[in-house]
Amino acid sequence: MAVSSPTQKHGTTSLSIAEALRHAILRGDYTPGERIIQDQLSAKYGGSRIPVREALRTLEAEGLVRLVANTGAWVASLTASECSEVYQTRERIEPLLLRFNAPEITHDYILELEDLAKKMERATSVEEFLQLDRQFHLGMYQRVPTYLLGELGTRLWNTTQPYRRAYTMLVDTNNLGIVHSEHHMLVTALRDGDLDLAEQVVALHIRRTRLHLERHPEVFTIQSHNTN
Amino acid sequence: MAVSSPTQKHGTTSLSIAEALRHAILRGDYTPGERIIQDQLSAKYGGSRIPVREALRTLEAEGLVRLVANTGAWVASLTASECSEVYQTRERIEPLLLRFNAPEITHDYILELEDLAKKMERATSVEEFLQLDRQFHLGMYQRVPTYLLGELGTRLWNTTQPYRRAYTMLVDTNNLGIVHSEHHMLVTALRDGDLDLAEQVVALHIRRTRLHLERHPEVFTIQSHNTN
DNA sequence: TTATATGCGATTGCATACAATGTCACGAAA
DNA sequence: TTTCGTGACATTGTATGCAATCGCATATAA
Repeated sequence: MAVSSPTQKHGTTSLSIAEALRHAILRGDYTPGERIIQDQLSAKYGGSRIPVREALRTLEAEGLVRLVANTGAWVASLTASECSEVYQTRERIEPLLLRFNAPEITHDYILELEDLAKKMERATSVEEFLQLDRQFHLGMYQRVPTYLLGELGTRLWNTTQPYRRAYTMLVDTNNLGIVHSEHHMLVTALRDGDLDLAEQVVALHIRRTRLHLERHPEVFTIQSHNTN
Repeated sequence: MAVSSPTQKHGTTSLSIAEALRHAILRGDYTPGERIIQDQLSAKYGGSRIPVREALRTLEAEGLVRLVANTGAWVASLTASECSEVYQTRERIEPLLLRFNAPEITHDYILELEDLAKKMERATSVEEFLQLDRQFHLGMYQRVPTYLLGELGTRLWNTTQPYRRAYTMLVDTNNLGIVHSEHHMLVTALRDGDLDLAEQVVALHIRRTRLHLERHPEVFTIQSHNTN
């Protein structure tokens, strides 16, 4: 409902709803497993239920929402082993993504990466750390337009976002020494033009995080009551 | 439109449209780049345009359809370099997928694989070969349920289907000697329980096909007139 | 108490109708 | 002839309304 603002153009409603809901989920406004009611989204983001439904389909495809026919929609939630699978997929995909982008990771951009790595060390809040971490990694993967790899990388990153947040809160921003070391190792490898090493560092970075996560199953119980 | 058959149940229209259209595209009923009109799908598969639109969203997410707001939908088409990217992604993903499924690739199933490999050698038509090839590879990846890897593998396989078809017709079913050798090598590695070797054979199999495809850019010009 | 039916409210699925946008043919001007 | 408007038509986008389905509370029986 909510008489859509008159400047709203035809063909953008479902897109803007998808964008808003995606952002809200990644921001943590919804908890994994939370039920989504179409009418409520209509009311909150504007438009009728038709564009809401299309937005939900889009987000389902991105792995952020789960749809069940005749029943409803839920914010996606991962079990520990599902999350592990996503991380193992990242271990294989992100090195390739790095290789695709390597030609455009210029000296100037490496300086930006170094800057981000330093800012992360000084980050005072979990949210700030998460945002910088995302910018550091995903930014590196978007130097060059790709057909599906970039999108895939973003998807893998997005679906694990709630657990990365929970995990980061768990270990506390002070105990992220290894993470920072790995970031700097990656920057160094890139500066040296050693792509093979850079690929390995990325893979190890992901692998180590996965192994840590696997030791903290409590991260995956934060979900709301009715996960179904 | 098309007074839906009374046995049709609520909540299945968009699903069945998606299924039918996906099948039609993979079957080659549509050529890459062909325009899709919502009304025509309504008429052909039943239902109004609403479930058709939802089906199109689903197929877009699977990479089989391209949607442009306010403009329309087209059957996805790949450029040579986009196809190469998909194959490079497969090189990284399918070995992992094989590893996930390994525990359920039993001796009995290995016999099935061997049987499929032999049938492929005797295949008399391109369509028969394609179907067996798909069964051989994708079947192997669906022994175990996964969260996203299986779906991803299927997607990568589906989006390249038209070009695999064109390429197979190009080289002719007689000159597929190397392909058959690689299939048998894979079966042997699996029988020996040598997973590392099996992973390598899969990767090489995909890599070699990619290099062949890259030498035949004419395969990517089969698309319909208005690719835009 | 526990298990099983039953009905109502909440919610989703879809057809219809209309609004907005894009496309293309046609014609006028350069 | 070519270029640039201009209009009508084809097609897509979304709101509304109703039908189908589900889930839960209540009632009933064991």
